[in-house]
Amino acid sequence: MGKQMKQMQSLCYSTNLRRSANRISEYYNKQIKPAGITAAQFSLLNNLRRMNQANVTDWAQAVGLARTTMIRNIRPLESGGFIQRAEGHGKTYKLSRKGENILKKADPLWQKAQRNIEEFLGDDDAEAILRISRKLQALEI
Amino acid sequence: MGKQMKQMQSLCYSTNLRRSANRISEYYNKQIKPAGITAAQFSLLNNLRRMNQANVTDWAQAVGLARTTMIRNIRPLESGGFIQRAEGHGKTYKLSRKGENILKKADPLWQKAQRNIEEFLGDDDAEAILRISRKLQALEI
DNA sequence: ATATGCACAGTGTATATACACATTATAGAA
DNA sequence: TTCTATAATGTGTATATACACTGTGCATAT
Repeated sequence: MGKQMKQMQSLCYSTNLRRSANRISEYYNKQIKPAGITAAQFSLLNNLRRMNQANVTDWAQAVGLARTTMIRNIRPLESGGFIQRAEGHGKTYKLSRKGENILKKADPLWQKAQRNIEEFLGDDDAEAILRISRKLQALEI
Repeated sequence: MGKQMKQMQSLCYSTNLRRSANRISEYYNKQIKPAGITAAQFSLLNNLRRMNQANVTDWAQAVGLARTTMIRNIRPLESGGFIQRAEGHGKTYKLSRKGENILKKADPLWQKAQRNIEEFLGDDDAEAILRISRKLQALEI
């Protein structure tokens, strides 16, 4: 999706953030697609890499998703062979070799997308995204 | 979802916008729920109201969604009785009486959510959301 | 030893989103 | 009037997201 503005401007912060997320997800997805994963999956795998290994609850916690959402997100990652069960107490996951390789392949594509967006939005608005996101994660619901 | 920050901070603009959209959607959904619709549906119905009537293609265009997404979004709106087919050439929709009433009921709840978010984020960041969204809708994909 | 509670995992259901592909309607040309 | 090109609509499939509910296993209190 995404081109000609016959679009109505909304004042709703929720609507505008959803639209923004849709557009930018589309963009990152197209950039990262050659590596063989989606932008969201890239993010999940990156988090798992930083944690070395994790159970569903902690992983969901770390990426800011509902645990039950994480369970669904794990399925294509596992069936795609990007993650595997880790030995130890409880049910924990870790990156597979394939997962590590695909991260390596996706990383420069992500970097490029980041730079492009920074240039497109300008430093102030790019920073604003991170700041607003940080605030909203602390919003009491 | 949404509370305790055991969350990893990401630098990815896509990830951060998705997270932001998730959190704020949750918030608006909870606020608007007593009216009987979701925040996204409130936005769609509001757009349809402003257009008086529209076919799927134009409606999708106006709200910045893929046409095929709009088709799926229309289903619960139609089965819920919030919209109905409008007479005329082509397949067009308009608000039903029930749809108008539910908009009236949801509007003050939405207003309140808006004010709360404005206060929570501050004017600068609230404005930044609208500005960034406007920019991103024009992003060439 | 059993009961009870808590932490963790999973399913059913529903909305939201888009792409690739298929179908239908409609207007204009021959 | 029939053919055809274009616009409009719809489906299959897949990911992404969350809530309400269910199961399960372990630790502790009685």
